[in-house]
Amino acid sequence: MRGKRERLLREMYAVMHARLGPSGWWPGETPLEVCVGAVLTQNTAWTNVTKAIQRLRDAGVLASGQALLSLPEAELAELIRPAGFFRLKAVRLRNLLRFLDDACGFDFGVLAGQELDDLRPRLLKVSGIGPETADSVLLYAVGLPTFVVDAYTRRILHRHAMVPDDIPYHELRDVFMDVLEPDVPLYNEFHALLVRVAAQWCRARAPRCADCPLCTFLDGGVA
DNA sequence: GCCCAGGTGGGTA
DNA sequence: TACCCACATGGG
Repeated sequence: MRGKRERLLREMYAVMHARLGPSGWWPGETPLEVCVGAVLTQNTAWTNVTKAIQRLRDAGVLASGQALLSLPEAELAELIRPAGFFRLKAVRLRNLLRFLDDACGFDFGVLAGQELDDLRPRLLKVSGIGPETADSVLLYAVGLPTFVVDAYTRRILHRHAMVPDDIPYHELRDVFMDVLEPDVPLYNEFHALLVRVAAQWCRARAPRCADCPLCTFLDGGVA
């Protein structure tokens, strides 16, 4: 069973990679930007997040964690308004920034030297940082091998009857991590490919994934 | 106009 | 535990 699932996941990866090519994906210019994006994208379309990040960049506050943290909460909220839930996200982002300041003074290399199983629970204790945001920070900003699960991951696997729709986050994460070796570039690229497939074919309002490489491979055509 | 988007935490029974 | 709800903007 484990071997079967491992083979299927690796084949899905190969199919997506063959069709789409490498993503070279990194959702931010710097680790700090990755952290900002991870909070801002909570239940929000990425296009709105990019507007908010650009406003932060234009304001010069993305230059350093300290610069961002020194910004009053109300001003931060106003800058990130296009991302939606802006008052809430201002609080959550500042919670994350304070954690990073305390934990490493925004030196992400320090965090990279820590154990995933030690750092992840500490991150999850930060108010407003749930499992997806934590894993995004850990994989994409810190570079530790944790698999990022998001709505796209769930939708794609559910559409192909690989998991139930309401599978809990940690179980879906285990689907990948139980069979794939801890490998940051692999986890990075796998998630990036799933996002690209979801964005192009597996939209919520497009249940029929004609021409989707995964549907073609998994279901022999349209799902 | 209406529905949806890469979550999370708090409240109620 | 198991729901239900608030949080908000912008694009299709």
